[in-house]
Amino acid sequence: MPEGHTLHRLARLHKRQYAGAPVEVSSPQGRFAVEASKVDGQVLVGAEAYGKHLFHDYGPPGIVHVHLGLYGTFSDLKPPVTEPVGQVRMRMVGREHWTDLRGPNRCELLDAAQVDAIKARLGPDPLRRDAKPDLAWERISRSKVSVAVLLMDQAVLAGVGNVYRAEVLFRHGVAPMLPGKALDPALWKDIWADLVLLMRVGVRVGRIDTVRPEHLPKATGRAPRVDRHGGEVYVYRRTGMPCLVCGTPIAHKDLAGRNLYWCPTCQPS
DNA sequence: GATCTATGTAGAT
DNA sequence: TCTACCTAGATCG
Repeated sequence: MPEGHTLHRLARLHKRQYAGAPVEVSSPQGRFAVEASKVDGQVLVGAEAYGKHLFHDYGPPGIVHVHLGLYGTFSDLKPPVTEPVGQVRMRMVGREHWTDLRGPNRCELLDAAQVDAIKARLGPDPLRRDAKPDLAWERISRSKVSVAVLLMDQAVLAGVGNVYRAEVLFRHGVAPMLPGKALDPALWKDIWADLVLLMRVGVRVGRIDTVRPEHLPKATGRAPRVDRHGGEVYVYRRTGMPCLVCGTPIAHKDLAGRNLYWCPTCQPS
């Protein structure tokens, strides 16, 4: 369940639960076994997220880099530690907490230079204090590519995924297929500021909520929508359902292999 | 039990 | 633009 907010939330959680003490690291499944043995028993120095990438820093032995991909997950459990069930790529056991990582796209041990290289190819992350939104604008304002594709490009913006993309475009009335270069600079500033706001809420509550109070189904009388990703949203996975603002059926199409959702009335092209 | 789907990305074509 | 990959829960029959 991974957009940037999930990874930042995990970084915060892992720092709180494991940093400053030795961690038992293993790979019950075996695919990370050699690397796990190199950090097993080491003190976790820190954890941080950059976009959708998570880094566990063990000092000299190296940094564990995790990318969850589409369906990677970390559990969050307390002792007693139980036998692994299913495919557990990495298991971390601390004093008071333990976690199993399943289904990641990446789980590897890197050195500092390799971590820097990953960060260097990512655009600004709305959840990081050191983010420079102008770097994203430089790319967007010069591009013929649609804003919908640009927002998902991790080299342009880091951490935004399919849900935040659809929702932020809706909140600003932007047609998904608008070319980046046609986007108004002031509107871009608003979109960035909104991403910072929305994604911080996401880190805090652990789900993606984007609907303003006056548009919540409670207030409008429109049918509530419960999705397994758990958040309250305007358009994501609401194909054919009435727009929470104007009632128009939400549209859907496949764009570059990903599901795109928008309201044709609120986001006119 | 088989099939489908997903908040993602990299590499081949 | 396509395909492969990693996994589990939902849905289908």
